[in-house]
Amino acid sequence: MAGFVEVAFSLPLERTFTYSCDTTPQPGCRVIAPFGGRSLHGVAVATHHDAPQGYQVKPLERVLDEEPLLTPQLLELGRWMAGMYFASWGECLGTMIPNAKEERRVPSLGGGDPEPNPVPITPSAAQASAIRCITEGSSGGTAGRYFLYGVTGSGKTEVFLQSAEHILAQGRGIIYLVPEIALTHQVAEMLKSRFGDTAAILHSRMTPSQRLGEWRRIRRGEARMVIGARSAVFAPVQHLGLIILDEEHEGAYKAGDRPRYHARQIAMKRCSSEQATLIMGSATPSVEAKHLMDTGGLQALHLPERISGGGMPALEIVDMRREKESLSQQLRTEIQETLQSGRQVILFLNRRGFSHFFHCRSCGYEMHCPHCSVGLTLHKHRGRMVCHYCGYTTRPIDVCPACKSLDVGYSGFGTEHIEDEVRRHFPQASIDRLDTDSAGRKGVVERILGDFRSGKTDILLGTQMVAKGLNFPGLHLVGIVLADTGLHMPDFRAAERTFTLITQVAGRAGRYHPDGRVLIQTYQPDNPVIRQAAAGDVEGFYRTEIDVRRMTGFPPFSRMIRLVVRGKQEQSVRNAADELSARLHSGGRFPGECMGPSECPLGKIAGNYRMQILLRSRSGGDIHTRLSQVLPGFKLPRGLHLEIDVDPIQLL
DNA sequence: AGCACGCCGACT
DNA sequence: GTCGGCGTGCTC
Repeated sequence: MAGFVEVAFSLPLERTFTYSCDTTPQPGCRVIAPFGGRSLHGVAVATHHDAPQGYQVKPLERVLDEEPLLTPQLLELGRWMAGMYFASWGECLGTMIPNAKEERRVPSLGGGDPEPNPVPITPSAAQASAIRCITEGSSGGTAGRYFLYGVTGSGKTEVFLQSAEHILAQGRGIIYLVPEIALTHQVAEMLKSRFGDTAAILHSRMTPSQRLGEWRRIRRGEARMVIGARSAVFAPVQHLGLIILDEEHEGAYKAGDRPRYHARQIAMKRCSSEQATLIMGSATPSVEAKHLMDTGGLQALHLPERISGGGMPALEIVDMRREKESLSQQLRTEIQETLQSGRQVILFLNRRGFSHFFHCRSCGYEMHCPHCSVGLTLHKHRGRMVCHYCGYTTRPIDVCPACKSLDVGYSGFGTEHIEDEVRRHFPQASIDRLDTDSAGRKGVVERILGDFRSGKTDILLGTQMVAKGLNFPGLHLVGIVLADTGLHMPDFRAAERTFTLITQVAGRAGRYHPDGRVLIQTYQPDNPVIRQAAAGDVEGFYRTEIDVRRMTGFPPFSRMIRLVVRGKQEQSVRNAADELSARLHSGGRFPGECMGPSECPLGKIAGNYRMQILLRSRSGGDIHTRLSQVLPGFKLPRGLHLEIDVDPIQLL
């Protein structure tokens, strides 16, 4: 039993380290080992009978699992991921595992049982054909990749459920991914009422020990269904048969810190190596997914109409160029009418705070965060100017610090400003606001959404958070306060995001009421993206956007890698970025394009200067290879950091 | 990534 | 004379 074990640590080190042990843990177990004078958590990745040569091994401190937490397939997935995203094996394994010290029971989902609904709804013709396609495809040896492409309310969920049922009947497991933590519980309730079986839940707001508890249940086969956010794609499901990726277009599937993996890419890899079926779904697929459908890499399953009857709500563009307030005359009138008919309003705005920029009308001075290159936002309720990137706050000012003029003001408007304006116009209405400011403590989001669903709230206003996959029976009117917001972002996905946002928000209205209304306020009423979104011309949008991407050579017609050098000292950041660029160019002509180094669109965040290099090529393989040749010999001076983002979704 | 060891400036 | 800056090197 005594022997040697190879351990991978969650450190940016390519190597593994070998330890001696009395009882050799199986690969996939977590261990604690002495490492350079401290003791670290790591993962056993291999075992050996003989002592390694050339150095003195140390004994393992502790083995944390009796049974391996990670399956051999997950260990292998971690290795693939390391190569794919330029991280170490150990870092990737560390990202998968919930790092808990002790196990605790997960609090059971509170409340009374949802009404049991074991009887499958009789599917529509389109649903039936989609289900047939998926289940027939997955009964043979070849598991497919499908995209359920249909508007909100077209019945994607029922197709997911019946496909899941088919997989469960084969004795295989399921992972159901959702972009938002808030959605996990909804889906869990639904699965429970349908299958009786309890699903495991995984997301980042659970404590590590709760997550570990769920991992163990999954690993032991006690839970065969897993519902979770991004990282649940790593759940140690036995005999994985199906991964469902709902709301495929959501940016939340991309991890923000290293390794910067994309759950969709991991899901594709996992499904192909474990012979599982992949079903993605959205009313607004990412341009990449749409292109894959068009070119046959992904089987599109169309769900064209709404189950409950009723078309999409009427979308109308409101030209803001002649309006004096941030709520147009038309929007105010329609809010009034909606309230009088006893129905509800959502006002959607993509910006927190009271107003955007402070600026001086005499000299044009703008107030910026001293640590970041972004304007400060006034949060009136807190009485502070706030930086949305680093959280820096300062006292609002009434005199221009540059020219001492008193003619200063705040332009642009945020959720707080809208809230004030709404309260002024509709003093009798009950109004709630939902954004990351008001949703500080946990449970607040659920309370606010619950109040709206039950009709306690008349008008709900907020940011992205109100637009996500939530269905409200009493909702009649949706106002998009300013649709142009993302359009000027220095990012090739700006049009896609704007389109998706409008279409998704629109889908919320009139889900239960065919006469639902959506007003799109904009300063660019003739912008083609906004017009296509307003017209519900989804196919038209993809056609033009895919053409644009083809002409400009952006994804899906290329792959990109974004490199960011970050540090406190501007000059050393610049030097390091130049050095990296020089090394990328050495060793033969650069394959594809190497753009920069240039200052990032947000050149400074939290006191860190940021320079970026963008790599781009048709296939992606060549730039990936070149980068992996250059990186081992490239050492950054202390205090500098290199972020590597493979297939970036944001270029800020 | 940490945390050692190691060699040059302003302080009890 | 020491405390402490952060450069380079290693961790089984």
